[in-house]
Amino acid sequence: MSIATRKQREKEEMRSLILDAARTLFLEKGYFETSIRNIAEKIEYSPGTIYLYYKEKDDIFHALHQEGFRKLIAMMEPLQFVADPFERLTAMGRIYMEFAKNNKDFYDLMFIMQAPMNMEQDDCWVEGDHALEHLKQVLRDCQAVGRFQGKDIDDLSFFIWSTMHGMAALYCRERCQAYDDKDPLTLIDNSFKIFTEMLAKF
Amino acid sequence: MSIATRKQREKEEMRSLILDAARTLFLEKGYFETSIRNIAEKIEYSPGTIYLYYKEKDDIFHALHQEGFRKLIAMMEPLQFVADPFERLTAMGRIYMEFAKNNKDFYDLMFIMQAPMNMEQDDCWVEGDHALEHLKQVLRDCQAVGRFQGKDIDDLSFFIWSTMHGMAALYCRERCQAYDDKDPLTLIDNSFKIFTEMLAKF
DNA sequence: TTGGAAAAATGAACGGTGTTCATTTTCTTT
DNA sequence: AAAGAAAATGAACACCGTTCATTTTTCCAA
Repeated sequence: MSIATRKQREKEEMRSLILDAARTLFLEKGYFETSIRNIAEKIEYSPGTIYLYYKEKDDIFHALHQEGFRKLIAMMEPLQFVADPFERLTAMGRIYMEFAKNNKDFYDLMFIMQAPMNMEQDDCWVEGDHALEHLKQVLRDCQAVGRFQGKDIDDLSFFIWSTMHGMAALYCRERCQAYDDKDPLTLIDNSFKIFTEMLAKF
Repeated sequence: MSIATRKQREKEEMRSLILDAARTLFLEKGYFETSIRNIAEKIEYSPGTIYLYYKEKDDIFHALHQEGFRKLIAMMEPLQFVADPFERLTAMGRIYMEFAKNNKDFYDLMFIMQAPMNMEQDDCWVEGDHALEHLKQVLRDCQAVGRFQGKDIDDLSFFIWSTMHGMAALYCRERCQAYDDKDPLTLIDNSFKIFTEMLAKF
């Protein structure tokens, strides 16, 4: 085990340490309310040190962005065991909503926040593209068994994604309080039920 | 015309002056990228002066928030001349999307941004509530002519709002680039067409 | 074991932010 | 014209992301 290897490992560990602290703080106080100095203090290093491991604050955002997508994709794993394409589609929606409900802040970070994402490399969106491709494939499978005939896959997937995202986004940004007496989560559940009913009839 | 009256008017004019500058800058560079100092410079006053007319930056946000809703509600006016309830519903959706497309930043401010909204008074959301009530009434009218039977109005309105908001939000926050070759605006149009088709069959 | 080079960490400094408030300027009234 | 009230000022405070000259630690060859 060479020194170089250890150095490598330590560098990786330090990146983890920073990311862990950042994640905790972001999920606690929000992205913009968390400063580099806050993160530095949490790990008991000076602010400057952070910049030896992440080029800028956006880089940390980026890392958590990827992490969120990996998490979401992992949750989608069991879908491969759902034989019926349409059932797979609805299950997918349920998982998506579950993710949004249980990981509000990750969801926010992934789909709502103004993506700073220095577009120098396009690896920002590979995970997102992967997830979207997943949806499109399920829709193609649905078409193969006679559903959604004649619909363009891009248009259809955008429509479905929009509906799911709309619920999640209104939830994340507290717009459900427009229905003051109703519980947001049941509102979402009922709304989702209407959606699947509608898709089934379509 | 008493002095007090003029004073009153001048105070109102100053608030307008600040709001106009703020609106221009917000729509130009975004809310967070616009500082009080920027606004002050634009109207050729010192930063401190702003605080004599608005308690804090969020207050200016709030004022524009209301302005946006008044704008949206004004655009909905012509709906009263659409006799058929379902046609009125789809027209409403078209207007909503048109508003979002043409007033990206207002839309963002009204529906996406983390609403700071010091909840001390609840007058923050009266315009929003008004707009939502509008949608609910159209849905009740639809039910009166036999559509959407047995569906809860809250659930239904939330579902429909979610879909519209989803498209608008993905558009505003540049998530349409997931469909790299497609034009976001046509993607929205096609998606909206699918939605109305589906609602019609429902 | 030690000396010097390389790597890592530091924290002061820069130019920005929202907000406050003692002070100055302007306007109004007597 | 003088006094009092209202309006405007801008320096100051405590924060922000980021940089970089300096210090500390680690490494390896002599």
